[in-house]
Amino acid sequence: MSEQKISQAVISRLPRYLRYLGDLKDEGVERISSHDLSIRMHVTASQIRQDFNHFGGFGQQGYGYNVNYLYDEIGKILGLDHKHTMVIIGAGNLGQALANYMNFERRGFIIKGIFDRREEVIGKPVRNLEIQDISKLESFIKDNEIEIAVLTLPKAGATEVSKILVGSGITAIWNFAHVDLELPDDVIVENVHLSESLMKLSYKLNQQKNRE
Amino acid sequence: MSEQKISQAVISRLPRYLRYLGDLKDEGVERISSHDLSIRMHVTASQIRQDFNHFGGFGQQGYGYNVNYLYDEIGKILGLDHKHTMVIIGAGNLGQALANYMNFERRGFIIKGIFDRREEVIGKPVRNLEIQDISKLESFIKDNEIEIAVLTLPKAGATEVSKILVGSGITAIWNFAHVDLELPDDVIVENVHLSESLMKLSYKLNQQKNRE
DNA sequence: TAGATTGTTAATCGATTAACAATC
DNA sequence: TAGATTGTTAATCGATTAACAATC
Repeated sequence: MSEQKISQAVISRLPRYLRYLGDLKDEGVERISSHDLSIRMHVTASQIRQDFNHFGGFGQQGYGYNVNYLYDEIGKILGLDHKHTMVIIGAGNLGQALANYMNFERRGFIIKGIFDRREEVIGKPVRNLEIQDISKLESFIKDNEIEIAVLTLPKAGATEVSKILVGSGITAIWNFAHVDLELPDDVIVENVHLSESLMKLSYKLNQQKNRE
Repeated sequence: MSEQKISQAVISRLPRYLRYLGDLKDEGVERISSHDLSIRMHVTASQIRQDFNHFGGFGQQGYGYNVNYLYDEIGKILGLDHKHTMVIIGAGNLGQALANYMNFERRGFIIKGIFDRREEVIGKPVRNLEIQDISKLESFIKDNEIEIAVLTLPKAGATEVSKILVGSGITAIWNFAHVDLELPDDVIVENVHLSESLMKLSYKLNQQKNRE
């Protein structure tokens, strides 16, 4: 379906399209033109059509796009038509917050285990799971065919654990630790650096102050 | 200092530069050339020099960049030389996780209050604070000169609260709710859409599967 | 002074926008 | 058929990379 390399910029926009299409579905809207969608989303209609055409035409001339169909197709592109297995590594506040976040489950991201190295939290219940000792991580990943590891632990720990993960054949890492992991090319990484996001906010704050 | 409009792409890279410079400081490195930094960071030396030159030259021909000086300057650009006051709105798992995250405090982002609408959590302690009733939010922001509101509550609540925030003269919103807030131009927003990040991960996962 | 490396201009590349023919 | 709107090509814009003169 997707032959040529699709740019990061396009991919980054897909989840947002999906969200707006979900809203349209909820409103009972059956069809939408790129023009009307562009007004809602504050982007150009041209960009919308270009983006969708990277994956083959989803629309119909003179009609526009069928909301349900387009929603499903974008979902498929994003791999949301499959279930994905995850483990959370680092059962601190953030790890537990993610474990308890229901919406991931609803999208097919199933949390199969939660791990920590700190003895005092091992055995503690989190949602329907029990925090496990990190020493069991490697075999757990293999036995349960875990695809995604979520790293919610401090910098140093993250680097260390990432080596174990690679050894146990993990496919992807969702990294919340404030470090760039050095991994083999076939391991997928997606970083969420919260402090970088906050610094961007701070930059804009500073800009505004200087303007005054 | 920064006259012309600086592109979003450049700004997004600044926190990462800061991080690497911090690491260099910790290693006791005094000076670094754009070339050596480019190798560490896996970017081009050209880009590094271009980026820094948006803010005026920080380097010296034949020498490179002084690590400490550059670190401080980028910190200033990002507004990290000032303290910033924050409130967290939504005392769920994520809100509490952020409240407990010490590193923000260390960077000068001070959490002054945490709010929720749910009666059963009001009064509960979080770190050194007590969860307050959201009805007190507006006066609290005004009385304590709060700059940043962190939104860690569900979609619907976020939209509603954002109106209160605008009314109370908030400067910036760090939005974790999965919705695009419609705000006046002078209110700064920085979004963290975790589910979009996870979908990007999922996309890459899907790509790899299709390749096999 | 010679060598190194920046600051900056010019060239290239890629992404966005505009335009319009194709077609429902 | 006429009108609407896509799919797609072409034009523009902006960001990245390369090159090199300036200078420490």
